[in-house]
Amino acid sequence: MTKSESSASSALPDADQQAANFKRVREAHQSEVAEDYVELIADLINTTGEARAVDIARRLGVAHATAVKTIARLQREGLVSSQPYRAVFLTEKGRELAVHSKRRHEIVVDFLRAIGISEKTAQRDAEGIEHHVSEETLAAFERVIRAESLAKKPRPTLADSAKEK
Amino acid sequence: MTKSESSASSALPDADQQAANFKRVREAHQSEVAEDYVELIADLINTTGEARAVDIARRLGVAHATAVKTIARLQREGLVSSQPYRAVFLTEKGRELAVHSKRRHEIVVDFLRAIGISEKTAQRDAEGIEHHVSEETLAAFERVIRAESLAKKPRPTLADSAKEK
DNA sequence: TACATTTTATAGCCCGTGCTATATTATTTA
DNA sequence: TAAATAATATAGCACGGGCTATAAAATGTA
Repeated sequence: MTKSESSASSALPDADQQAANFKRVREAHQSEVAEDYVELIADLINTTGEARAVDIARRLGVAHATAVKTIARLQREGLVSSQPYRAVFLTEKGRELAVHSKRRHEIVVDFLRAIGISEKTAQRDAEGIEHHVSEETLAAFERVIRAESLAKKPRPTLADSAKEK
Repeated sequence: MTKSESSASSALPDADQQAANFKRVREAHQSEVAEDYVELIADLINTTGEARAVDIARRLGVAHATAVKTIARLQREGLVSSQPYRAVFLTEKGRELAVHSKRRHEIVVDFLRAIGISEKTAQRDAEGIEHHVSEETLAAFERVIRAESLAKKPRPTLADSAKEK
């Protein structure tokens, strides 16, 4: 153990542990953009038939050039395939990531709704939260969703006490 | 309404709304680093008496140079004050941000514990989640925490059904 | 006091993600 | 088919936040 550890009187968690947590978040952020893109691309393909750069840019709220550049990176990483002046497609890898991302997203939204969050806020917060939920927490979210939907009629429970502001 | 909107058969949310949500997350990320720093700096000052660049770097898991550079930015933004070769201090603004960040962090951790997440995972996930919870969601989290702590002895409820895997 | 060690700072690099402005290619329409 | 419009690509710039390597100051110790 180094000196920086021995000093803390209390409160502070283990330094290596803490560093690892911060690192995890930083790395997660790396894949956030990728997840947002493939999820959106999948949605666009499903609803409109194809994912064009313009629409991607519009829905992400960035300039075309930015979207195009990022799409190029995603292609480098094997998540997406696209030819010049044509729409964007997902590779098998990209499709898998999209499915997982979408699942997470929906669980988080459902969960937030279940604890009484308004639709709008649920959508907003989920967008940021979804990338940082572990499988363990995701499973807990699902249990809460189940428990709330079961308890809906029978008798007042957590969701209700949460709803009454 | 533009053409990109008229086509969607269903599923896709309003484009502007979605763009706004993504933008919010991107901007949030801007302040994440700042929040992490001031929160950590406050903790270091409280427990060890001062916040030195080395310790900040160690606990964040980054190189010294990176920490120093970021500290310089925080100083530019008026969150921190530091003189060459001396420890780092929080400005009033920085202290406020630290307090708020710490509060959020703790609510998130308590909340995750309340729904049955292990200590380790609670710490991990909170680190990523805390920056993305709105006041509305934070309030709901607090209600859940309260509800769970009250229901602890009386009779089995959500927390228990969540714990039994 | 002088030397060694620690801490801090700086320089220079890379990458990712923004942006605007300017081609270039497709597509639509006259 | 030719011209106008829309979509895409590319170039060039900025910034944040990583990194390593190197220099300078502060601190501890022989």
